[in-house]
Formats: sequence, C-alpha cells, structure tokens
Amino acid sequence: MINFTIKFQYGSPIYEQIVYAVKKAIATGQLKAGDKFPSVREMSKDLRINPNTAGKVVGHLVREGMLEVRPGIGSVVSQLSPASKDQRNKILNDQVEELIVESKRLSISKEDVINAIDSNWSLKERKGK
Amino acid sequence: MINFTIKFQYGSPIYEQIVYAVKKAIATGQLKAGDKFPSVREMSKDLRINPNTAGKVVGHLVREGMLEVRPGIGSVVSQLSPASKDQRNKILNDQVEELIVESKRLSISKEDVINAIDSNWSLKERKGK
DNA sequence: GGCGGTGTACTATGTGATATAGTACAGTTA
DNA sequence: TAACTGTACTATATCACATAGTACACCGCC
Repeated sequence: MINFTIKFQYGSPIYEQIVYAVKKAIATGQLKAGDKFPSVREMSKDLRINPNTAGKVVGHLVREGMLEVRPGIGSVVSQLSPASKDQRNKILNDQVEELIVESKRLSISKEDVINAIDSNWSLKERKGK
Repeated sequence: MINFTIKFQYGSPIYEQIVYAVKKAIATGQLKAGDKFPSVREMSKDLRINPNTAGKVVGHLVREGMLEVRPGIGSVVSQLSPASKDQRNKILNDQVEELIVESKRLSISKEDVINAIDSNWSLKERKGK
C-alpha cells in the first residue's frame, strides 16, 4: 500500500516527482524511520508506472540515504542523518541564494520570505492549491 | 561585451545556467534597467555557444519580463516588475516548501535557514568556492 | 540606398535522459 | 517450494538539448 501522496505534473520527470514526494512525506512525518517502503512492483502497479521507473526511485532514495534495502525483503525508511558540510552548504548557500534571487526579481521583501519560512516550517497541508 | 559572469557546470542545460546568471546579475545590481544586453551573435561568440542557444536565452528572458527587444536594435534590461499573485505563490509556497523539505531532511534548524537568508540577502560575493 | 547590426524562424543532425515493455537472477520469507 | 524482494539486463520510442547553417524583416548610420 502506498502511504504518501502524489499528483503528477508536466515539466519534470516522474521519478523525480516521486522522489520529492517521499522526501516531503518524511519531512512531514507521514513516513517515519523504520516504515516499510512500497516494493518496486507494488509501486509500479499502484502508480501505473513502469517497474524500471519505480526501481529508479528506489535507487535514488537509497543513494541519498533515505532508504535502506534488505535484500530479498524490501526497503525501509532509514533514520534521518545529519547533513555533511557539503550538503549543508548546498542548501544554505546555493538553494537560499536561488530563493533570494527569485524574490528580488519579483520585488518580494525579505520579511515576506522569512515570514513564509517561519509559518510554513511545520509543513501543514495548505488549503486550496 | 558580456557584463555578467558565468561558470558552466554539469547537470543543467547551458541556456538555463545563463538565464539564472542574468537573473542574479540583475538582483545584485550588476545589470540595471536600461542596460544594453549582449546580442545573440556576440553572446554566442564570447561564451562559445551556438547562436540558437543564445537566442533561447533571450527568448526566455523576454518571456519572463526581464528583457525588452527593440526590433532591429537589440535588447535592453527592463524595469523590475512587481510579482503577480501566481508568481508570488510559486515562490512563497513551492520554492520555500522545497527549501524546508531539504532542510528538514538534513536536520538543519529553522534558525539556521532564516539566518542564512538574512545574512545573504544583499547577495555579496562569497569568498572561496 | 546600402551596409551592418539586431532578434527570430526555419531545417537538419547528433546525443543523452526519460519512460516504456519484457526477461532474468540472486536473495529471503513463509 | 512458492512467492516475494531489489537489481540488471536488452530493446524501443520520444523528447530536450546543443550544434550547424541559412534566411528574413527590422532599424541606425553613412
């Protein structure tokens, strides 16, 4: 059974959207460390995607340290690991910079951006959308 | 003459990297409204890319409202326009959400993220890297 | 009027990522 | 043994990206 939500969009590859959905599910607590992750075949059937695409998702998540594979058994959500220096820099410099550039481009104030982060930190469901 | 800086990387398309570099140059004030933007042929020669790729850059920037084309003359950096509701939401919801998800995944605290935004808002050059 | 510059629109080619279908294998549980 | 797991293949089709080259309408300058 699939225990996270997906809504496919155009513009980015399917496997990438699923990977992000899983990251988000973990960040929100929908998926917790130790939870069983859907099998490749189950995922491909439920989401109606190719088994290879589903396998690609698992591969990515394993490589990023969010999933552990028990050979013959399946995969399990792994413990959150603290960021390495590189990962930390990538977020706190590059990704933050991108947010700032986009905000400035559209004349959004620093306060509005910080407020958005502060009030969305818990990642509760937004209504509408 | 090219008046912004680029350093090509793997992983994302050339035209996208240039578009972002221009956005950043505008955000930092390196490029100001009214400044003449390099021509397609000049850009393709200086950056050693195909004229079509350079044309793609101009097309994107025009579509996003950062460049104005004077037919027969060239293109010019246009005035910053305030964000539409959709653009504002895309940043303040989607892009902020992505930053939060990535941060939580790597156990980076909300305070660290907000501090990074606060102290990088001026977009001064970082040393090293 | 003509030259040289501008953005833009074509055709065409090659490469790589993405998604699909199908098959196969080693490992583990029941 | 039977049924499940992730993984690794071959093969095909499509699309984005980057390249090369040509062409056109437009404008400023001499």
